[in-house]
Amino acid sequence: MKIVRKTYKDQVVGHVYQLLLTGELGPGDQLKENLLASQMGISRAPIREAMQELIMNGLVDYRPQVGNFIPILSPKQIIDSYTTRGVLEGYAVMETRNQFSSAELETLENLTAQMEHFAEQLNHKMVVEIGAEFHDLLISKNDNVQLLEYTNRLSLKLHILFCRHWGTLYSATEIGSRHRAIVESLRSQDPDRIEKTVREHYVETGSKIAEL
Amino acid sequence: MKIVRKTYKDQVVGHVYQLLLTGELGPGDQLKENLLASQMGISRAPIREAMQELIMNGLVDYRPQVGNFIPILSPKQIIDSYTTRGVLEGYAVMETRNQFSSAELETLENLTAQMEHFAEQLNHKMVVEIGAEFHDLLISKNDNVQLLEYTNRLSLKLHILFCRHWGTLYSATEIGSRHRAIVESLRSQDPDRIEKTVREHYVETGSKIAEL
DNA sequence: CGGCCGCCTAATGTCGACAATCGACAGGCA
DNA sequence: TGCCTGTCGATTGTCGACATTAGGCGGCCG
Repeated sequence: MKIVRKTYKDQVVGHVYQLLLTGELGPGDQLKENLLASQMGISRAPIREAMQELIMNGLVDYRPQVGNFIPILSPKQIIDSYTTRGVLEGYAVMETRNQFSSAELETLENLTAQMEHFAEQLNHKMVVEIGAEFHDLLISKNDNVQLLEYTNRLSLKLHILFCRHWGTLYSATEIGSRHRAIVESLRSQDPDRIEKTVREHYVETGSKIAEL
Repeated sequence: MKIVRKTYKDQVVGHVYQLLLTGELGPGDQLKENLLASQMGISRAPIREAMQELIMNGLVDYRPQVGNFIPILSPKQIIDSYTTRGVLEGYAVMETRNQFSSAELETLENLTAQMEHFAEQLNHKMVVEIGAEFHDLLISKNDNVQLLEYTNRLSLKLHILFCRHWGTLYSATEIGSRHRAIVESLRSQDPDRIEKTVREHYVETGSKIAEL
């Protein structure tokens, strides 16, 4: 087991992230340092340092001398974030297109089937979980640390957006065809097609969320 | 005139950035909070918050309970950073390819000529400055806030890398042809060619710096 | 003589208090 | 009545001190 150092700051980041996922904190809400500090039983210093990280990840909106707020994202900002993720992941997958074994391609198809399965049961939590696994495997071949850094950070932001609307986005068959399209593009080994498919995958979701 | 609030944290970020640019701080050096605080005549709190921002921008390497250090980037990490910038900017330019007026294309060629000019005079500071102007104009048409956010952050990191080696990278004619290739691809209006050209532009520079 | 163990120092991590600033509200003036 | 202005409360920005920990140094033991 990997030992990870958990400084208060990291715990605060995790705590706020959970608040965002569960919906206890919604767009427009203010994060008051005193309140968070007393709730967690610590002082404001680690809170403020955690804020810096959340701000840089786009999870919190900072207004000098006023406070930290949960961002109210405009439709365009939502699409922008998804598009950027698509650009990054599309390149990452395209670059490593010939490193996927047929077993791994089958795993991807397996995960797709599982997503369809859970979607039919309206088990959205599992759909999201398997979906994350799918995309993790997709980019697992790439070792561009800078690109992965940005991709992972965007994941957090998009994950929150997605969870705010899960269940209302895609039907089971749509989920299936959307992900199968990616696997098929991978099988084709056509770099341009792969990159375009992954991009479109994200832009489409971004647009859907944006128009809600 | 735009009034900008300058909190201590922001000033610290700027200060450290300057130290990095001037080379007063080099790879491997430790940033001691006490030292910085006393040098700037402030307490450690704003210093630590500034560190968070620098860490997230990849300008500082954080080791828990040990300290903050200027990163020693491996050749691969350097290439990764440049590649990522190329992917982002390549997409940004490609997407806005039909929004450039012929006057603006001429401006780009003008800037290219100026770069050649200053490069011949070994005026590297101006080459970098005009180069920044060139790329600013290139991505100025794009309004994807998320993509611009990441692009700008990477700029800081790459700028430092570039300034550590200026003068040893390209000859005047190379600078000219490298940038002219971008303008020509823009003129062609071929999306794939534009994106590929900009990508290659960055990957090439990354590789050059990496092998020094 | 070499390796292991415990102390010590110097750095980071955290705290509670004070200062500065913004936004809201109430009061006064035209 | 409507707008401007001064005050007030709440929240962020900053500070100096204390707690904690990593890594180096010296001594002890085999």
